[in-house]
Amino acid sequence: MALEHAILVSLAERPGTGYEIGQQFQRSIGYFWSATHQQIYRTLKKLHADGLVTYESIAQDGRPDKKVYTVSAAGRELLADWANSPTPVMPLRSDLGVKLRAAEFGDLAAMIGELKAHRDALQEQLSLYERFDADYYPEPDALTGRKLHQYLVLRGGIKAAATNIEWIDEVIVGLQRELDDQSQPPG
Amino acid sequence: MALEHAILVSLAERPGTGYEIGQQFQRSIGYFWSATHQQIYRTLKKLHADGLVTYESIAQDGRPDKKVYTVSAAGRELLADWANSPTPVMPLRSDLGVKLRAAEFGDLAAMIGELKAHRDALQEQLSLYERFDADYYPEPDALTGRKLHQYLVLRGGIKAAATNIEWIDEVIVGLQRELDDQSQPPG
DNA sequence: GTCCGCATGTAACTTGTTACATGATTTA
DNA sequence: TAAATCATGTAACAAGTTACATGCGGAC
Repeated sequence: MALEHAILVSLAERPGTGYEIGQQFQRSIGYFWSATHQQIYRTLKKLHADGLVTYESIAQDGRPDKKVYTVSAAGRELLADWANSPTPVMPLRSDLGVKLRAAEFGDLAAMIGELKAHRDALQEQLSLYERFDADYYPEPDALTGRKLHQYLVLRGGIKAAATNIEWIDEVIVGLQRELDDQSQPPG
Repeated sequence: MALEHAILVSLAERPGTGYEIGQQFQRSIGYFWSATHQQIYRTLKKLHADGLVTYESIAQDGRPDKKVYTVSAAGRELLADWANSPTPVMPLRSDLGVKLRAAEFGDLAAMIGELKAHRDALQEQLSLYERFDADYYPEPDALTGRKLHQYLVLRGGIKAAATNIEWIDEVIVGLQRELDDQSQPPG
């Protein structure tokens, strides 16, 4: 359900094309939700069929028309209702968690390499988020409204990435010890 | 892809029925992956069609037959290959993150209530995990193999839940301040 | 006598992924 | 001249959700 809502949020903040929404999913909203352009176009079509958005086709020279979408009154109402109604707690999902349980059937050294690659990718993400944090939100206590909410979402992204890195480091230490014990069993 | 692998991991650790796998998804593996029984039965059927598992039908009195599944040699090979090959880094997903961005279109007080409900649910989950941690893994440094991996997965669940709670608390503080400012604007 | 646990399944639907397709403009 | 950006889409498939269906045994 959340993709529909994520798109409505994005359009309610400012009208735009499917393409532009796709860009946003790479950044701000993307800290917490992602979608491919196919999903976005498909969902926009459905939102339009349901009367939750309207669009205006804009001709461009040398490019296909673009459709600038705007949230309708019904769309805003749905968004408000959703914001005020409870959402179920989402279960965790982690490929690495499953994979770790499969480690005994594979190769420990390979698993450690994989973990390091993930840690590096997460570290890069974290650095990016921290740069946003420093650049755009130097005085968090003064924030209100949309800016505050965006900041808090960013904080969530930072915390999630940092914790994930910590966990991966813990796993690497554990598996490394196991690997060392295997090559030099305690006598 | 990971559901297939999660089921293979579970069956490789010990053979069992679809029902039993469903139970496991409520606990250990469930810290990091979840599935409904329909998904499990469907996937088992597919794994069987692909020759990755075999099963033995066992008649029971007063109950439908149960099928005890076992991983085949091909299944073990696939599992090992998967364990040794890279997985892409998963993007985050959080309904609450999206919802927070919708807060400006709804009611702040309702949002805070919702956050508190999530915090309570997460706190309960965390307590459960911490009890498992204390009960089953009193001496983590002595663990090896499967037990170690299970412990590390549990640690991930604990860290993720704890961080999430921290984040929610931070969001509640922020939104509460905003709400207070609204009722008593600074003069 | 009603709910819970065991045990499996079909069907319909929604969501998410991957591949393919078009086509001009700008940048390297 | 090759790639990236803007801009939209179809089609096929895989994964996840929700509803419905069956039926016994034991606990409350």
